[in-house]
Amino acid sequence: MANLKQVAERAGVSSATVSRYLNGSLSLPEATSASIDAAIAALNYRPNPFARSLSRGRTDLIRMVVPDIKAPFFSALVAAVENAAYAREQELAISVTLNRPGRETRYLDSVSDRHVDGLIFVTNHPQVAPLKSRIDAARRVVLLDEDVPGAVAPRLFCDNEGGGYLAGRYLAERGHRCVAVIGTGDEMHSGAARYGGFMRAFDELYGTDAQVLRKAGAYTIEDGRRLCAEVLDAGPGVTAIFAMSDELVMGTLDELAARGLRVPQDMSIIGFDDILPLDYFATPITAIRQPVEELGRMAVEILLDTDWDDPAARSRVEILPVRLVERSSVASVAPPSKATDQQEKVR
Amino acid sequence: MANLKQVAERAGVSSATVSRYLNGSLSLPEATSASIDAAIAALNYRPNPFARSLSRGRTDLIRMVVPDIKAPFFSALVAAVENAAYAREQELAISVTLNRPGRETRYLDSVSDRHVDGLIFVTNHPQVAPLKSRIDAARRVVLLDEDVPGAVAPRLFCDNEGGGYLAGRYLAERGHRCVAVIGTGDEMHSGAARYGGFMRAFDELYGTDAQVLRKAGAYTIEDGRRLCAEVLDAGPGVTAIFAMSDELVMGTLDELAARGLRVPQDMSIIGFDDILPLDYFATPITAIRQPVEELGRMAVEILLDTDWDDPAARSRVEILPVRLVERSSVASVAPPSKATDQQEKVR
DNA sequence: TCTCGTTCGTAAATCGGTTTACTAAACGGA
DNA sequence: TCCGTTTAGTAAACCGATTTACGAACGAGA
Repeated sequence: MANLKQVAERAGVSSATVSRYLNGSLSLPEATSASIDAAIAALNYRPNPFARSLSRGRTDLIRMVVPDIKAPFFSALVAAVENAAYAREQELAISVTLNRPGRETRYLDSVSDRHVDGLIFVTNHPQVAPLKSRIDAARRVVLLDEDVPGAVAPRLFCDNEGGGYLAGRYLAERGHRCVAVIGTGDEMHSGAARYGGFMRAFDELYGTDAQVLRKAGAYTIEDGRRLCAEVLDAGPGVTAIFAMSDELVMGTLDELAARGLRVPQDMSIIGFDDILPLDYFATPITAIRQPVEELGRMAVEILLDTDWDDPAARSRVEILPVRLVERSSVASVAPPSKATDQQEKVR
Repeated sequence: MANLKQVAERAGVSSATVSRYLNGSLSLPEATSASIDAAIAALNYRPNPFARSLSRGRTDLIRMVVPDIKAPFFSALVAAVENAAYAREQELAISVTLNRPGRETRYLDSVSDRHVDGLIFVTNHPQVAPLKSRIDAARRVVLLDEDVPGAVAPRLFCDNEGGGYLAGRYLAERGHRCVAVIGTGDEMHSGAARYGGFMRAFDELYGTDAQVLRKAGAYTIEDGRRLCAEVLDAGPGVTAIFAMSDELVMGTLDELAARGLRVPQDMSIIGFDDILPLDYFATPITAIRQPVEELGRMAVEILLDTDWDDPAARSRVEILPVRLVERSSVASVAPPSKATDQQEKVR
């Protein structure tokens, strides 16, 4: 493989000339540039990216850190980021943490290393102390999808609160008054916001005249089963479940099926994420759709275009809208005798 | 950020000493090594990976090229490769081609660039001429999941032929004699092998006394719909469809649903890949399961452990077994009047 | 003819490591 | 005491670019 010097020799100029010509910091007469081009073509020259990174101090490599890549939401997010990174001519390194704290900090340090120009950081477990300070130290970190409280970094989320609200409103409007919410607890930004939005909707429609059972766990299929079981075991009143992720929806479906309960006749379900082909499920599942493509694109934009010396820019928070995709997993329940109460309240 | 020289100064030795100590090519007395360790800790030194790559001529970076990352099979494959790469302390760059030939060659060239140490190359479209020569030129390329005919590179596939055979056998044993196979045509290694295996099973059981309709397209949902429609439009006899990928299964389900046909009462289905949660589908889908985890692990192993100067090693072909996961999308059909024929044949 | 300003281009330092070849000092044995 | 062998370490070249600061040649205007 040819290097700059060989190209320069063949073209009869110095390597500095070739370098500057290639980088546009020098304009050359036709004859010279032609001979350089010819030499490059003849030797099939391509610059060594490591030498280039070394001298420029930039790598054109960004890293995306995700808890898992098989999970549909994350794989969609990775795809979106890859796409955006490609468009910006950035190399993308993917790193999976499986939520092991050691891996997260290790990857955060790779920014301080100058190993990568920046990080798109996605986590989905409650934060422990060291993370915040590592993020602060790394600079050039964009927090995507989930928050790390206290860290100084731009953030990009979907409208979790609004999504929760849409879900709550949708259930409440269809007469569900005794419902369950399964997802993460308040230790997670997303869980807190989705629950908060959900409750806002219920409060609006029913005030205190409703029952919302909340069960908290992780965004996994297993916890979907477990939390759904807890809900069912808690008593017979619940008519609908808001499951905060695709995985939780799957787990919930498992548990319902195991007990012979039908969706939506025996139990209504509304989900969140909507990456899986919920259309194809036994009962197509109504869910809040995350704007994955936009999240990915915007994360890359923020990473590359933020002025990292500007404190305001570094604490920017961006919220992207979600929408409800209606399918057929939510039934309307006959309004209970107290329905008039509700109407009075609305007035 | 500190560099080697600063560490060396603080430790009172030369930078060569520190470098060699760190790389184990020099053993030092306790006192010296302690002072180096102290300097490293004090300055929070971490080697610059680009300088290191530049001088060593290795990058410890491998690239995985996939057509798409959202598709369930590929995202599972990427996850498996990431996992294996992490275990081998290799950085992983993910590149998505969307089957654009320009991107594929570009990434292949990144091996010749010394940009990455090697490539795990996954494609899923019929090959055009330039690819083979680029692969040959790149060396250090592992072909995963799909073949590029003629290229000199180690290959790693699942047992497509065996999987096709399992599917064919399963349908045939349940009395299906008039079936359809939808997938890629013979221009793709996987499509040819799966179809071949399928036909082998049918030939074994039925000889010429069966009808297999083959429709070819890409591994996409849309083509699943289209090919299924073609099958249905071709006439009423078909009782089962072998769909060669998760996407084709989805498309098939779409088309069947659109026509009000039930699975498996009106049409049996058997799939391939089995990455999607087929358990959760309206009718849980029986499918051939690909050994994704093993494929990923082994691809990394081959990439890193192959002796690239050994022609035999470079033309190695590895086939991993598949298995059939039985669910409930295949019905048994009442043996037609000619069932005796079959028995005669078997004898 | 003598500046002055372009145009065209180069030498050399630098980025931060690795590695080869070599040496100074200490040590051990005769 | 002298020589050979370890031990402990270093100087310097090198990987392949970028970039700063500078200079030669040339044409134009006075």
